[in-house]
Order: sequence, then structure tokens, then C-alpha cells
Amino acid sequence: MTNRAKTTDDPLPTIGPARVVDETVAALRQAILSGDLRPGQKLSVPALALRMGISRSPVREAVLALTAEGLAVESRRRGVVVTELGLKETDAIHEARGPLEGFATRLAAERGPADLGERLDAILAEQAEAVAAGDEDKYFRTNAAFHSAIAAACDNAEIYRLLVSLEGRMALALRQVAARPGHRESGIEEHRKVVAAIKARDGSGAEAAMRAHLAATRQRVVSTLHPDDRMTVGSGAAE
Amino acid sequence: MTNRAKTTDDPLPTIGPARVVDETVAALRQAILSGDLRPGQKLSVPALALRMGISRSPVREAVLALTAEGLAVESRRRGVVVTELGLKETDAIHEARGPLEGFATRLAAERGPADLGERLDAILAEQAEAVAAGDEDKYFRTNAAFHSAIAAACDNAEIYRLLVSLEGRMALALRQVAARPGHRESGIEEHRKVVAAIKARDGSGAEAAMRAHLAATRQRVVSTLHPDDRMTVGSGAAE
DNA sequence: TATCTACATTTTACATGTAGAATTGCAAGC
DNA sequence: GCTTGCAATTCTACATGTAAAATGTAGATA
Repeated sequence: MTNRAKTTDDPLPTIGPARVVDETVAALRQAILSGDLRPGQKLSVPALALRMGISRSPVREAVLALTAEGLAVESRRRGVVVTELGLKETDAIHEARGPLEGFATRLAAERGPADLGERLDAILAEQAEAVAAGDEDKYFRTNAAFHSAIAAACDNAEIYRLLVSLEGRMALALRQVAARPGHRESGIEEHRKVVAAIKARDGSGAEAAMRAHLAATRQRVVSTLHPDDRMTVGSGAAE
Repeated sequence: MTNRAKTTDDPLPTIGPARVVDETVAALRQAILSGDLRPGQKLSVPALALRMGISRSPVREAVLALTAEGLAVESRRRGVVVTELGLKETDAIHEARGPLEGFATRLAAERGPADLGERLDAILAEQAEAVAAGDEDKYFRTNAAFHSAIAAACDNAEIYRLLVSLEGRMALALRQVAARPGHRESGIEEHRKVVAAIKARDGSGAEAAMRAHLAATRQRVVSTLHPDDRMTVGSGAAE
């Protein structure tokens, strides 16, 4: 009933951004996640501006945005470099994802849209194709799509925001890992269990399946990055 | 290899940044969290630059940084405004904090530094003073310090990063709530239970106590914001 | 040869310029 | 009364300028 405010209604779809900085962020993010820009590599604003044929302003803003996103880090007065993630950082990301994405999966199962299960099935079908065809890029894209779909389905903008950030950083570290034989197949199998629980609207089961998947991924990452160490990651007091 | 040559290690304390943009971010963040800049208010880059006596470049970068932090939002081509958090958003933040900060509290109890309990006690003592003296600013500062100390003690940089972001946004929404009689006292009592569990190195108990505290806070926020049914804040004649 | 120093180059951080879009103010029209 | 039209103004987004700092490199010195 308080609708009489004359503030902007938003009936129209808000036409595209078409901002140079947005395209620059997208291009740089793609370059980082695809490996064109390697971890540790310097992000020189003048050089990038020259290479992309634009001025330095949008490039600088894009680099700062990626820094805020966690895909790059700045060292005081010495410029910005692509984030390097070691075992310690990767482990920390997984540790953070456990409770957060587990909870998101519970919420998605309990209150997600009706067609969520089908959409996830479609993503997994694509992912299976990618594994069969050995298409690495497609595998990573579908993997990101799977987790992103769940993060969106929990209908909590804050959780979505946090998970997008975490998953972006994960993707940086994951490239060097997933190439091991069996890893991708295992991941798909674990994904299927998550989807099954979501379809059954079993919140607890979905959360458990997601946490199991993340713990397994973490174990695979650890064993790849640090093959000698048979550390048993914190499955002890977890619950 | 990764052999460090005879280059300088880290003998000196890495002299301060002294960057204008850093001071600008700090000043704007302070202005937003203290209420000098109200939710919904426009952040005009030229106006701020003029008022602060600096050029537009660092102001623009600062505003973008605050946007990435979630304290401001940009609407396409119409500039940046201080974030407005309604009941829905505040509720989402609490929902996200539950599992994440609960887990952080568990980790802090299980592997936090030995003097964590004492440090938290000191913070709570200050907070009790603030409540007794009716010092609102001090109450908010100590509250932030309490949660931040736990986030830091869990020894996971990712969790810390996410919680700092969430708690910053919380602080934006919390100002209008905590003034109700009894709220602050209840908060301190719940804090004490968390500290007791941490001192006992009881991870599960600490997690439960923190989640109970967050749930209670959420309930207090809802009961404060809902009766009036004012989903959007600041409808008054702000200027 | 190894180390230091001086110079050239690059880069960051901030300042300023500017086209085009959006907002605002204000008056005419219904 | 409430729109509508249009000029004036403001602001965003991008481009460019520049001092100080950092880096790289060659030459000097031991």
C-alpha cells in the first residue's frame, strides 16, 4: 500500500551494460581460469591496455575487481599478480566450502525450484559427455555450472555471493589436479548422489552427500599436490 | 629453482602504504558504518573528491572497493549508493552466518591459540562496560571485535575473509536494531556461553552456542524490523 | 670475478580532460 | 491539477598526462 513512492520502478529489462570494464574483467577472468595467465604472472596495466587496444583506466579497474574477487593479489606498490594457491590455501578453501556449500545444498533440497533436479541432471549429462570425450574445458565448465546451480537454488543471495567467490578461487587451483585418471569419474558419481538426495527433497541427505563430495575432492587434491603424504583430513569430528 | 639468492628477506617492517585510496576507503567505510552516510545515499565521485580535497581517481577506486565489499551497490550507469538492507537481506546474512561462523567457532575451540579464551574475556569485559555505560559505539566495536577474534582464531584465511565480508554487511543492518532494551544484555550472555565452550575446548558445544547466539540475534532483528513492516529503510526526509 | 653505482626504462598512483548519458529545473501545454 | 518538453547541469566512463618509485642493465670499481 505504500506504493505511491515515485522512486524508479523497474519494469524494463535494464538494457545491457556494454561497459569496457565489464568485458575486460570477463576477459581477464577467462584468461586466468583457462590458464592463459599463469599464477604468479604480473598483470601490468599498461601492457594489458596496449594489448587490448583500450586505455589504462578500465584495465586498472578490472585488475582491482579481480583482486577483490581473490583471483589476483597486490603487493604494496609493486603491482598485481595472478593469485598463487598452494596446498595450504586450497585446503583452506575446501574447509570453508564444507559447511557453507553443504548448508546451501540442504536449502536447495528443501526449498529449491521444482525443476532443479532435472536441470542438474542435464548438467551431469553434459559433464559425462565431457569426460567421455576428454574435453577438459567442458568438464570444468559443467563442474562450475553444477555447483553454481546449487548455490543459486538455495535462494540466499549472501550464500550465493560467498560460494561464487570460493568456487572462483577453487577453479584456479583445480586445473592442475583433475587430470588424474579416475578423478573425474569419481566426481560425477558423487554429483549423482547429491542430485538423488535433492530430488527426494532430503535436506540432510543432500548436505551429507555434498560434504562427502567436497571431502573426497579435498582428498584427491591433497594426494595430487602432495603425493607422499597420506594425511587423513579432518573427517574426525565433522558431522 | 626457488632458491632465494642473496636478496633481502624481511628484516624491516615493510613501511606503510600511505596511499590516498586506502585512507579514502577507510574514511568512507567508517562514514557508512557510523551512519554518516545513510543507506540509499548516493556516492557521487566528483562531490566526494571535492569534499575530501583529492582528485577523482582514488575516490572512484575507493567507491568500487566498497562496492566489492558489499557496503555499496551500483546500478547500471546511475552511480553507486550505500547498500540498503531490508529484512530479507538481513535474514539472508544471518542464515549464511549460521553454518559458517558456527564452523569457525568449532575450529577456534579445537585449534585456536591458547590465550583465545582470555582475549575473548577481555573483549566481553569491555562490552559489559559499554552496556553499563550506554556507550553505543563501544558496544558495536566490541561486538565486531568478538566475532572478528573468533573468525581469526579458526586459522583459515578463507573463512576469515568470508566472515569479515558478512559481518561488515551485518554491521550496516544492526545499528537500527540493537537499541531495544534487553538486546545487548542478552547478547553478552550468549557470548559468555560461547567463550565457556571455547575455554573447555569443546568444539561441538562452541559451535552450538554460536549458532544459538546467531539464531537469537536473528530473532531479535526480525521482531524489531517486522512489526512496523518497513521492508526498506530510510524512507524519511533524509535530505 | 664479484659488487656497487649510475642511468634508462617501466610502472604505479594520482590528477585532469572530455563525450555522451542521465538528472534536474522550469516553464508551457492539456 | 498533472503531464510534457527542453535547456542547463551533473555525472559516469573512458582517455590521457605526469611525478615518484621500482626495476633492469650497463659500466665502474675493487
